[in-house]
Parts: sequence; C-alpha cells; structure tokens
Amino acid sequence: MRLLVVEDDPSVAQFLKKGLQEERYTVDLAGDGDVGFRLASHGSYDAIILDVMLPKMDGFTLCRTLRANALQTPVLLLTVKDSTEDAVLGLDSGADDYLTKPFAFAELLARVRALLRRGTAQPAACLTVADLYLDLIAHRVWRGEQEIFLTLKEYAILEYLLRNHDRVLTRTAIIEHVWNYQYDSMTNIVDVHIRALRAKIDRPGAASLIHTVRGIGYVIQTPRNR
Amino acid sequence: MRLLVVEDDPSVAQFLKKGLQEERYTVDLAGDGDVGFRLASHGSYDAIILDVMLPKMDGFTLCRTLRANALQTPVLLLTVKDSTEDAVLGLDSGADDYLTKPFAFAELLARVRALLRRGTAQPAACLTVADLYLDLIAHRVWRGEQEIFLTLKEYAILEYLLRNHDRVLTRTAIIEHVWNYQYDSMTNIVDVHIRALRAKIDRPGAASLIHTVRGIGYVIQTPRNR
DNA sequence: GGCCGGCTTCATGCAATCTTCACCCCAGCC
DNA sequence: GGCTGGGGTGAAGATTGCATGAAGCCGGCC
Repeated sequence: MRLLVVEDDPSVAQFLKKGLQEERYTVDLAGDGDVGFRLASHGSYDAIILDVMLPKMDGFTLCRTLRANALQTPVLLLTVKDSTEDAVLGLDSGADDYLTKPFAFAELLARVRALLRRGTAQPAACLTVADLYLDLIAHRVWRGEQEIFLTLKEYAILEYLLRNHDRVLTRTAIIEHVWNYQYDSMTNIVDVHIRALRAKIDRPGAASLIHTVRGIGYVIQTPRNR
Repeated sequence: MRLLVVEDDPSVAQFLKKGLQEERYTVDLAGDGDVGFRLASHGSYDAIILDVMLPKMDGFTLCRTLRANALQTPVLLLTVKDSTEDAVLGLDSGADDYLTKPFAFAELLARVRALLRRGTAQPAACLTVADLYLDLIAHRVWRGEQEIFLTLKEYAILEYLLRNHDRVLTRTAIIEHVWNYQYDSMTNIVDVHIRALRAKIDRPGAASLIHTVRGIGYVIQTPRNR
C-alpha cells in the first residue's frame, strides 16, 4: 500500500514516515503543497495524509485542487485546532476524514486503515494460493505445515504478487510498489529478490509457484480447471 | 482492552468506535460478517459487538460460527426489533448479551463492562506463554518455579507483548502504549528495555521468548501450526 | 550530600539484508 | 546450428538495523 504524506515539519514528517513504514506501508514525503500536488496527481497512491498548514499551498486548497482534477484517492487531513470550522472546511474541500493534532499514532493508523478499507472493498486477513498461506496480520508465511521466514522485501513482493494473482506484474510495477520512487531501469534487483523468494517458497524438483513471463514480468497463477 | 465492532453502517460504526475509544478501549471495525469472522477468529479481542443485520453473514450465523470454532470471546448482539424472538435466537446462537437499537450509549458501555468482567472473572487473571507466567493482579512474574523481578517499564512491555502475542508490535506501538511519547523516531529505548527483559526472562543458551522481527519490531509467539 | 536503582542516551561492532555486478544459460529467431 | 537478448545465478560490497556495554541523568532514600 502506497501512502503520500504532505507535511512541512521535517521531524513530524520523519516520525510519520517511520511509523507508517513499520506498518509496512510504502511512504513518500512531500514538504510543501506544490510538491504534494505534483506527486499526488500522479495518482498512484492508495491514500494521502495531508497537513493543513503548508508552505506554497495549504491543505484545504490542495485537497480541493486534487478533487477538481478528478482524483479519487482518499485524503486524511491533519488539522491543528479542534474547531468545527476547520473540520467543516476540511470535509467540504473533499477530504474523507480529519484528525486534530496532537493525536495518538495508533489513531492515525486506525483512520488510515479505515480509509484504505473504504477504497478497497475489504481487507483480507490472509492470502493463499495452492498450499502457500500468507497471514497479513501476523506477517507470517507457510508452505503447507512448514513456516517460511521472509525478509521485508521478499514479503512485500510476495504479498504484491498474491494480491494480483493471475495478473502479470512487470518489473517496473513491482519496483514502484515495493520501493519508493523509481529506480534506474537497468537493475535486476527484482530478479534477484524473486530468485531468493523462489528458493524459499518452492519445493525442490517441483515447478515454481512464481512464473516468469518472458519479456514482461512475473505472475503467480491460481490453479485452473478447464 | 481490545474490542471488535462488526457493523455495516459506517456512521453507526464510527459513532461506536469513537465513543468506545474515548473510554480507552482499543477498537477495530469490520464492515461485514466475513471480515468480522476473519478478525474475530484471530482471537485477540476481549469482547465482540455484533450487529445482527450484516452483509455477507448475519450476526446470528457469525456468532454461531465463532462458537463452533471454539471461540470463547464474549459477544454482545445489537438487534433491531425488540422481539423476544430475536433475543432467544441471539442467545441460542451463543451470544452473551443483547441490546436493541436504539439504545443509550451509556447502556452499551455498561453491558460491555459487564461482559468484560464476566470474561476476566472466571479464567485466572494471568498471561502465560511457555513456562512464563504473569500475574496481572499481583503484578508478579515467574519463569517456571523461579520468580522474576521486573521494573515498571519491563513489566509494562512484557504485559503488552503477552496481551498481543502472535502479533508483531512495532517500536512506535510499544512506545505509544508504554510511554506517552510522540514524534521521537530516533530513540532506541525500546531496544534497550527489550534487552533488559530478555536478560531476565530468558534462560542462558536457549532461544529468546521475545523474537525480533527485523525492520518491524518485536513479538512473542505461542506455538502454532498455522 | 552521597548513594542507589531505574530510566535514557550514546557509540560501537556485528550480522542480516539489500544492491550491484559479472558471468552463465537458455528460449526464440534466423 | 549459431546468434542474441532476457533472465538466472553466485558472490562481493554497501547499507541498514539491532544488540550491546557504558555512561549520564534523575528522583528517592539514608
């Protein structure tokens, strides 16, 4: 899940980024409204967390501008004062929810989860293909009865592949989802991680769960009966 | 105390969540019966508040299914009509109490408190994993026959980890729960206390009860086979 | 005041993990 | 069958994150 945090105070921004990353979100930061708009309008975020007080363009305006550009991404506004005025202004500008500073980080998380839930019908608690089982809450993975221990990147890639099973994912798509920002196109880092993943989840001798689609990318297919 | 609210109407759900949070409960929401079941079956809630009218799986069925899966968590049903029929159906399906809409929030609170009392009254007020035993009332900890003396912070962290066993807790979550910090992402205070805890509760040579999840946080795991 | 226990910060070293790179292998094309 | 380019492979190097020991800080107590 990709989030954009638009926040000018570097220490708050870092705090949010770190905390969200610990929850396995992919987080981009923008320090002012202009940058925020540029990043947000690319439209590849699952939710946007927006400070109201911002240089260049305040949060309300930014939010309104995004909506004017037909951007649907859920927006969570961070307001400073607990005034109904701000809240009304916020929701009027097209935000989906708001939170007044200071807030408990756990509450931010809950609201972000709520926003993401709203966007995508329902959050599955586990993903599974064949006898591979991925527990999204405990962040643990099994193949049959055997637990498999994955690194952060391996887990992220596997989750992405499973969420999009039967759909070929290009290296670029994988990089954009699992890493921040774009990488140079001449890296085989995805290949290397896929190899590590295969080594861990596949059974010796059997065909790999992860199929290579030559010239395109990778895919995990669910068994089909035709 | 963790509560699960299964309710499809977003405004009612938010109302319940907010109100319960103000009473210092930790609240998760589920929007339909399926999601509710998945979350509930993880078993980490102290009580479940269940609307009868739900998409996917109605409250009675959900409740019965949970009980069929040997889940003991107390359940409070929210029924719409004040018919004895519904009440009987509810209690038959394994619910512990019911409440007819509309209701006063204070009454909901009272019933939730009653359920929690009932829940914690019968089983001993202790948390335990392997041969580690934590007495919540006496505030004392044993490893096997050996009593272990913990400082305040150590005890708080251990209790938090035990209450959320099998769930990876991020440093941010731990800090927020045990301290009242915010915006301090550059401290390793959790690490240091975890180290002290391990030194006290672990046996020399044996693997630690507290597992490190690299890049995320810490977790205490109960033996489990998926 | 001085000592003590507990809490917090800091600096360091080690190990897991990530990334890059060079080379190998094989499918697809001629 | 040979060529080509994309993908697989193994290992080296860079980076990051965690564990650790020590030191500083603070409040309570003698």
